[in-house]
Amino acid sequence: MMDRYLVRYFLAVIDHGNFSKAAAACNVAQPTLSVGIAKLERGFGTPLFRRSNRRVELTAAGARLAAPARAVEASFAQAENAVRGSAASVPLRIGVLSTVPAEWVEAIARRLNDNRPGRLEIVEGGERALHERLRRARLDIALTIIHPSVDRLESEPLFSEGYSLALSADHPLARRTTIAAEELAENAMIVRRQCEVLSETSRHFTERGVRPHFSARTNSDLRAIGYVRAGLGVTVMPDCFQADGMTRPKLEDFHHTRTLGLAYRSDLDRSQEELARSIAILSETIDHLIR
Amino acid sequence: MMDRYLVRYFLAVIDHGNFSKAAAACNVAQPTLSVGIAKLERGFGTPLFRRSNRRVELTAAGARLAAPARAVEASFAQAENAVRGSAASVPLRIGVLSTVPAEWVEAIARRLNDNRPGRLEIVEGGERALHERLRRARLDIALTIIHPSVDRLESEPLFSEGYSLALSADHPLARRTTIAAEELAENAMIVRRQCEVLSETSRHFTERGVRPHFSARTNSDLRAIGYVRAGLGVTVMPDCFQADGMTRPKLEDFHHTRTLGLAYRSDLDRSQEELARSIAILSETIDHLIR
DNA sequence: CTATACTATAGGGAGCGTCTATGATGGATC
DNA sequence: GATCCATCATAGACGCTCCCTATAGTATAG
Repeated sequence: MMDRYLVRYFLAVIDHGNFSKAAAACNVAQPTLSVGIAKLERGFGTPLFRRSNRRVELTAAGARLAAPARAVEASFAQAENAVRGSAASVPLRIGVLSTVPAEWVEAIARRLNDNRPGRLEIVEGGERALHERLRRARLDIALTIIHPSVDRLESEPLFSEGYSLALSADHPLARRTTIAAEELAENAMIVRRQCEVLSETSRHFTERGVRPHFSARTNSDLRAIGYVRAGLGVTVMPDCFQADGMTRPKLEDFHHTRTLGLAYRSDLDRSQEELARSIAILSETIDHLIR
Repeated sequence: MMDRYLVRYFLAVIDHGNFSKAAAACNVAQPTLSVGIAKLERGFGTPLFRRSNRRVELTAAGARLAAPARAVEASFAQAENAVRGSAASVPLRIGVLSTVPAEWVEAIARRLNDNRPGRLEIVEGGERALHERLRRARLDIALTIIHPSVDRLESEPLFSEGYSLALSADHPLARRTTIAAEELAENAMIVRRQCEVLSETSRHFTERGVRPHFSARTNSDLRAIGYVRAGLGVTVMPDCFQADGMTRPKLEDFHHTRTLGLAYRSDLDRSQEELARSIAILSETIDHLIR
């Protein structure tokens, strides 16, 4: 019946010159695309490509189909744009957990801007604030901590990580992989006030008889990192924070973890499809960042 | 993803003004179409139709989609025509069994001509001749007798029928539903030379001691019917022949049947899709004729 | 208030699009 | 000329989703 996906396969083969690359471009396996083209050819009763082992070239019938096939794809694109029309002015609102590295947020913003039409709004906030905004439909997607409890939101976990110490690179214990709380008794500490495990951290130290004094309290991870590198003190942060001049040894017996992922409403008035694409972009970006 | 079938559903709703008729036009059940439109609306994140119980009307977004959607369908049609281009000059060759009523052939020819682009060739012939032509790829489809044996051809049975007598409406036995061979001893008979069960018929009579004389021999069913109505004699024909001035009582204990259907090659160089459409048209036409 | 016409929802079944694994083919290389 | 590499085709299994029937919900008409 010459369905849309077949048109895409066909155009991909033309554009990439062979089946394998075309398949990759369509996000399908090579045999899938092979079958797809065969189906088109069966449908039309005539070959569309002349296959040689070196390259694939259009037959006469294929050449006649090429331009109209592009017209098909173009008309689809036009139709999809037409209906968005008004909706395009509604910005996509992304919430990002405050305790996500600034570079990550930057990368996310760049990728979304480049690969998606329409305006973008980024909101930072703590876990609870983001959750609340989502619940009230003030956000479309949030990159935040995902809990097993399903609290009425869709969610897609992306990765889990622990928390570890942040030490200046010239700290005496900087090269150690694991450090016990007791060894840090003499160190000043920097308080990241927005930290999700702040109370757990403080309990961890007090339970081991360590009562450090606090050299700084800040809401900004960037500043906290600055303080650490300046030798002002040590702190505990999610593993994903990395910077030159700073090492990240484990804090012994501190096993808290967080799972970051995307949370979103499924009952949105916004386009499901746009949402899905944005989610895909986000998740791909993060995948790329954590490796 | 806004697939092609969804575009068709959408346009059908616009054209028919309600979901139920649109579904019928698309050959799907109403819930199917309902879900399809819902899927489009979910995909776009906005309603396309305003439903009232009396009619459905386009929303603003739906109205924006309407024209581009038609463009999509048009571009598909154009693409499909483009690739046929050369193939369109090859006529579709239909074989029709000689013992199929002339009105049927006429109806078939008309339907195919109206609903299908390209030239048409109709060949009449006996069962064996048609089969031979099919085998040699001199025919695309044949409306003929289908046997359970699968002799390398695809086939689609359409209906089975028996054979019965054909009597002039003013024949003394015309109102009877069943007549025994013996009762026809004094009648003249018309020989339809092309009849598939000619030898079985003649044996049926001779075995019962009836040796009628033959008032006419013809290859034309139309003429045979004319002779019957003129009172020249009686004959045996497939049940499907019906005409004013002629009745069709059963011949007692004559239980032969034939199954008419479509036979075709599956390994054709011709377009599978065109073939499938032609077969669908044919089978629909016959369905309509036999009721 | 019943009857009618229409759309939405639920749940099961089947077709087909997709996958992985494997085969087949032909050009390049030593 | 044997081997390797790149390419497309085929086979069989899996799983998604399109489609169905049955049913509910809702508004208009008589």
